Amino acid sequence: MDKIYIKQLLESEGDEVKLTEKKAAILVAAIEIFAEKGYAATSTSEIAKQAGVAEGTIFRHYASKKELLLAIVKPGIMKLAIPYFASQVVEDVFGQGNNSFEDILREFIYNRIDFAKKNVPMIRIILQEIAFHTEMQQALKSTFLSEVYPKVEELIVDLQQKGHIKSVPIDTTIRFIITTVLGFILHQYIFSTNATFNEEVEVEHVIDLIMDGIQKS
Amino acid sequence: MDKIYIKQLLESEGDEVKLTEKKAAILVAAIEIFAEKGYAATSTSEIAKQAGVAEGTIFRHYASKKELLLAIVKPGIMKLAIPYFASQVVEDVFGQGNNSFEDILREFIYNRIDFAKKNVPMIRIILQEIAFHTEMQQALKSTFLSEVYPKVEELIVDLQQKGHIKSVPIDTTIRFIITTVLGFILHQYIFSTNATFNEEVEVEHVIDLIMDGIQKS
Amino acid sequence: MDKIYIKQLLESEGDEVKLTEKKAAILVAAIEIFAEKGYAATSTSEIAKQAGVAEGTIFRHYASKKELLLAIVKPGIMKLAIPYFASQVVEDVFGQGNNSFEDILREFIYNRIDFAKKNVPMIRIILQEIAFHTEMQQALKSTFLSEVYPKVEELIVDLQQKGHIKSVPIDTTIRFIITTVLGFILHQYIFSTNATFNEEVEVEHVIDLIMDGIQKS
Amino acid sequence: MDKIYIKQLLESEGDEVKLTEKKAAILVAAIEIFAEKGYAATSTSEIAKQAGVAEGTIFRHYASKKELLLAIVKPGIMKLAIPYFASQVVEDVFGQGNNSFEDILREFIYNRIDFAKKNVPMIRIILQEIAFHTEMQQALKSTFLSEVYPKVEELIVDLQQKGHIKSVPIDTTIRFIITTVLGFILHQYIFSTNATFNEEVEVEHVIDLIMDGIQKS
DNA sequence: GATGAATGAGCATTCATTCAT
DNA sequence: CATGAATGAATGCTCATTCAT
Repeated sequence: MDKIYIKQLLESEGDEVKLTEKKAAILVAAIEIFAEKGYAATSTSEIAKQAGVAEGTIFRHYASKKELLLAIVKPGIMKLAIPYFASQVVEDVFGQGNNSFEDILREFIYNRIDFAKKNVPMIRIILQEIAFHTEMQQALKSTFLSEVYPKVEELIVDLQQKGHIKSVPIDTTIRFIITTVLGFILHQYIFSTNATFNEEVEVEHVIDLIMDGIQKS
Repeated sequence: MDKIYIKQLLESEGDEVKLTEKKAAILVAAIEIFAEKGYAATSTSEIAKQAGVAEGTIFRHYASKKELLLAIVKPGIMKLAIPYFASQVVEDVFGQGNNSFEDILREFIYNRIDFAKKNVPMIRIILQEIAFHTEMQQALKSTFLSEVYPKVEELIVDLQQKGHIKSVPIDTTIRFIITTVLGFILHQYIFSTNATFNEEVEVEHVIDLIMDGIQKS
Repeated sequence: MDKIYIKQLLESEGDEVKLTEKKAAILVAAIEIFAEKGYAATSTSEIAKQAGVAEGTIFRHYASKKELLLAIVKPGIMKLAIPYFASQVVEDVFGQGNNSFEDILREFIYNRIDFAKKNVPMIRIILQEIAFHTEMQQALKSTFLSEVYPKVEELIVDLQQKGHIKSVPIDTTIRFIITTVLGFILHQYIFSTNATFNEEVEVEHVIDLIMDGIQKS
Repeated sequence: MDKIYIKQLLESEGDEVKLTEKKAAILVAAIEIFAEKGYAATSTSEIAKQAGVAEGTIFRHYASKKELLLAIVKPGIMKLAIPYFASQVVEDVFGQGNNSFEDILREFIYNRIDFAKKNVPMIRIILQEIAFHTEMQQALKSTFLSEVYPKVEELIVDLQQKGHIKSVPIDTTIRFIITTVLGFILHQYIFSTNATFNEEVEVEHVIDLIMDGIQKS
């Protein structure tokens, strides 16, 4: 099961990938252990053992332990920062009132829930390691600033001009939406273990809280 | 400056502390380096050098590297989870309408901002390490559940019964408030470096978004 | 250019050689890198890369890294120990007074200078590795003792009997001549890099010092 | 026995040394194995085992394997390049004819023989490693050029002006003397293993060859 | 209490060599 | 013939921890 998503990750690198069996095994093992113990506390021998390969094999495929981390994390950062639909759907909805913004928000939330469910360990790794690796920070920042922010900004400015939402500064609005959605998803899908909850109902609550928060009263 | 807060931290351990000079130096050094490089990537020799003590001295005061981490982080977790006012102020406000809830919220936010400003490195350490250390998770969870949650729950139930705020599930409401405040604080005080911003205005925006989000329309 | 001398080397192995292109490339690369970094500090992967072949290919042609060294060094040792002319010219000169010994010496020196100029890296390898490899030491020793020493001994004994040179022990005389010539050549052609010097004049000085040293006064 | 000379070496560092027992053991072991197998082919674990210490202990005393090599070799280079008497005796002999030059030469040879006998392994290491380590080359070069060359040059110029020795270029004369002495010593004391020979007689032959080589006929 | 030398297990990485293709 | 993925032992070095002083 994991292998499927691994392959997806790699496919996104060049859109057509032949994953060596061993390379995939290393990647799968590394993702699992990095997520569980953290990058610095994981030894390459542990990864090798779990992947069922010799330790030297890791370094045939990845020049260093750090490069292995980046191979996992870089495509993940892009997929994390760029909601799949962001580049496609948003344009369609312009000019259709705040009702359709709620629909965008709903689609966004479900899209991110879907992504989170499929990439729990990788998201954990990103959250845990991004503080220590400048490359990761820059990748996230630049991806977000070039791919995501401009479109969301455009949308929000449009909604504000039409008087549908409050004239709170754009960054504040965006941060409000993102932290609310992120808080929900991280809490519900990444960190919690138990959680028998009604997903649909909870999502509607989140949407409601956000929409009422930003709407003009 | 750092030293002052270090001493505060330790004082909170037993409310009367004699900090050996060396012990304090170790603590200060450890906090700084743990925050910067992460627990696993920090060596005790590095801490010793920065603290200006011999490596053996660390182990005279703390049985292991991990215990040093916990000595830093445990009092921090309590101070993080229990807003200073939680145990004191909340009671006063009961029965006074949603207007005063806004005041509680405001006080809560400023209190946490103040705490964040004074404890940036320690908060960083907690955020980065809590994923890997069960003790920390349990400490946070039990502190929150015993000290914070019941009081906040009581307050929110009260507000809901009076019809001031939506009948969204309590946990959802709490998570909404916390993630919004936390998102603001982490973004503004813990992670960002630049940030010339008008604190007062931004706080009012956050309050506004939250209040409108949870209020009955 | 290097390749030419490589081929010469190999030809001397069996006097008729078909050098595979790849085999020659490996040899050329190995000579260069061994000379520069030393045998032990050179990796087969480095040789393979520089030779433009796969790492496995090296081991198809040479059973081990050490055998590759010996393949380079053994023919070199013979060519180093046996001055080309030694087997041919010496006889011609017997019985003709010390004047002609000076000519033999001159020819010997120019012959070795020529050899040195063409085989700088290989000579370096021999000098650096002979201390560690018994096979090399024995090859040098037995080649010298069987091919060179007897003829030189014969010549010197003859000169001594004729009263042309001092009755210093033969080994001492030989060592004196060899170290003086070797010292000149190593210093001038193998180790030094700059060296704008008048070769002809310097050679005559060396000859002069040797001749006066050994001649009866 | 070895330990004595080790201590001498270190004493020369600061003229008063407290050699830790372990540090000396590491040094002794490293000298022996480096001399036997070469620096690159010697592992730190081997040194540790032979020295009877833990491998980590090596790195407590020497930051790296290379620094251990240099700790051995640097004082050795100075002692090798600067004959003890060079700085003291030479002046005394000026102006006393070529007879006394023979005495200087004799003293020089015995002094170097003495040094060679006591430092066989270290001299081996220097000879074997100097080709690969720029630091060593520079140390030898600068020591020789600043401490030895000027004095010898002065002496030879003086002898030439008095008409005692040939007007061969100074560098050629120096190289001739050094290679002859070095060839003798390396052959007799550093490389050969057997060698029952009459030292005194052999030395006089060497002196004779050199003196006759350089003297005006 | 404080030191810092000593430890030895463990680390990331390299290496010569093998072998299926 | 040639390849290059795979190996696993070995390497130089670091680490948390101990302990005699």
